[in-house]
Amino acid sequence: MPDGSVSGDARTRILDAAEAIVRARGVSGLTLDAAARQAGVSKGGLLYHFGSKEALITGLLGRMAEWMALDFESCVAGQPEGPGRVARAMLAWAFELTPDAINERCDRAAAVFLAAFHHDPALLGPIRAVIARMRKAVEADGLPPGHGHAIMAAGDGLFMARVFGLYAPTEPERHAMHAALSRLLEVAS
Amino acid sequence: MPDGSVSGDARTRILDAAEAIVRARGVSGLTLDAAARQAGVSKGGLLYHFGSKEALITGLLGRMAEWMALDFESCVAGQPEGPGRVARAMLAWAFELTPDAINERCDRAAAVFLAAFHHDPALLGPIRAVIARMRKAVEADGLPPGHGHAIMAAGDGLFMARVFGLYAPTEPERHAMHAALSRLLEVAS
DNA sequence: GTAAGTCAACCGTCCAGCCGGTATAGTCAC
DNA sequence: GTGACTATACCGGCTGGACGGTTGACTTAC
Repeated sequence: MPDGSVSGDARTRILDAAEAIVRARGVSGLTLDAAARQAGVSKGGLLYHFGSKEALITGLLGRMAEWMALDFESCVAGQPEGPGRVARAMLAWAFELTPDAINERCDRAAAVFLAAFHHDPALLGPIRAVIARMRKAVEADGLPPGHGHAIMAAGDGLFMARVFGLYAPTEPERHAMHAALSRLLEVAS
Repeated sequence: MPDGSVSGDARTRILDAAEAIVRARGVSGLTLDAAARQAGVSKGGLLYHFGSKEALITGLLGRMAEWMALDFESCVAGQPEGPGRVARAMLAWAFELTPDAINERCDRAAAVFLAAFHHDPALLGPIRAVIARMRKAVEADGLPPGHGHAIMAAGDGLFMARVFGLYAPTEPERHAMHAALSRLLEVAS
């Protein structure tokens, strides 16, 4: 009877553990030992599922990229059709969820992101692909050029501020930013 | 007659070397040995000037924060007075320099930034202080609330995209983003 | 019995920090 | 002005610990 305290199959548990460690102790805290221990597995057990640290991080990143793509797609689907649909989806993604939901998403993404970038920037490939698709979508959005990209960049900026703890806008401030950026949705150039 | 090949006092040379290493080989390439060698100093010599790796990174960050504050201040000074002056300075900072100048600044900042964050997020304090001052300035800018913050966030987003190599807007795209964000400067709400 | 999954001990490498040294320059006593 | 002493700047070998990865044995489940 293996384990007992923890749930799910070992693979998922290991990925979750790795993510949690990065969130709690930073990228440098992510060692195979630590991840194994937190997942309730020995180091050998971990290496059975992920043959190297790089494989572990690749696993983390693949899962993340998939989530991101789905999350964003469902955000677009939730917007009425018409010009600026994708841009509106981005605003909704960045501003219309509860603060807790946004922070949770940001922090998970940040952990995976930073771990991958630190180990080898090339590992970010899957995320880059997802982002490239978003940019394509926002370009074909029916808004004047640059408007969608500007909205997207503002969302990215908030993400970065959260990742590095640079600043944390208050709720009223976020609301005002949302309103300001919404002006860019008006088709009148 | 010590040294010969390299210029400047040892302290500055070491800081420059550390920065160059992070840019060339990433945060994990920054070791005391490597920094010392690149600066044309022995490890012992480096440790004479910076008593620990943390002290070295703190030095890097202090220098960076100072530059940033001065750079931004001079950008504000270059804008005509009136509402939106600080926001206009931010746009100028992010869009009106030559691409090479912007990339150079971004890459230097990114190197210091990532090194500090990786070693200990708390080290970012000085940068956070500079950014907090910018946010205060943009709030007292005479623009409707949120507009300045939105412009600032968009600039931050472009910075992040560059840091992590997520995407690289073409010059026409940047120009269009600039135009779009400039709409937020119009006082008519 | 055999294959999948797990374990613990071990190895080689790398790195931060330490420490005992060297060399040059300045200062003071006499 | 010369010898004793001190401060500043720098050197490079060493070490102890951490980390990624390997090995081989054990334990179920089928």
